[in-house]
Amino acid sequence: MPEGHSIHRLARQFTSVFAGHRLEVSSPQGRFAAGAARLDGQVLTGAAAHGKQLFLAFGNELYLRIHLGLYGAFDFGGDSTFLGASSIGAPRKVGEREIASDDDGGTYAGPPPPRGAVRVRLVSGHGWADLRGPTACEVITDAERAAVVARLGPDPLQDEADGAEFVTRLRRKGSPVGLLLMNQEILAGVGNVYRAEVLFRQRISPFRLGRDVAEGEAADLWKDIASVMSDGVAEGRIITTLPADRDSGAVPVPVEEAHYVYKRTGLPCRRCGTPVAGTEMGARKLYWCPVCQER
DNA sequence: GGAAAATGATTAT
DNA sequence: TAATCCTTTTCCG
Repeated sequence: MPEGHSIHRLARQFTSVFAGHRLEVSSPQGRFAAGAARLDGQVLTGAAAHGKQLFLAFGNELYLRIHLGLYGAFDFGGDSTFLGASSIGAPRKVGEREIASDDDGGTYAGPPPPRGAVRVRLVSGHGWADLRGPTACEVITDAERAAVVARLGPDPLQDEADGAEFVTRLRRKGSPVGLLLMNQEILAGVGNVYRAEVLFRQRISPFRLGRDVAEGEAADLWKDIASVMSDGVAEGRIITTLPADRDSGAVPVPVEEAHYVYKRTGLPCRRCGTPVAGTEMGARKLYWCPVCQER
């Protein structure tokens, strides 16, 4: 997916282009027709992200809860007041950047005919948003929204100060850190790219047990996650390598230099040259350097 | 034109 | 651990 940084960008985008506007809500695909009818014609009052959960608030006190899952994505379009990216969600290639929106110079004449399986379409007087492939898309009450959030661990992009809570939750467990970072009850927002990259940056083996991570190490881990994910929010893509570890000083980071270990099985570690190892953990691909992350 | 893969998560066995 | 859900794009023949 789209890891937490993408969802926070979506919340920001929805707030800036739709908040305060009355929306037409529909489900061109049909699978969300009943839910769309409950929101159609309401004003969008706000948008917020917690981890990978996106909540759109409407004037009738209902929320649209969206989880993009592994390949959900939003497409946007509209007039010149409708700024921001034209697509946020599942990337198609490693290191892919969001697509910048086209400047169609005020020729906006409404949304295009839906293409593919559009679960939800939101339309204001200035622009539109299409959602495809989400794992969750449902209308819920505020109490239900609160219940969803209550089940999640702290979100480093929301409350960077909640590090102590993360440290406690992580060190309570006897399972491998590589698994724990993917567990949204330990912290919310990290996915498969950030888990591999952050463990490399902190030189922690993904196989080390949560309870064997020292308190200081866990605190540093949290800080690094918050830092690198904030960069992701600012950049619109995941970049985890330090400039010193990248070959060229060219301003746009080449895709192949954006990561330390993610999807680099067999390639030399950028720090020590040892071939990057790959296996499966938690039914997802795991990458690490067996030397830099010995324990 | 078909399979595989993808930055997830839940449920069942 | 395995099966299942959701959709698009890429790669291979």
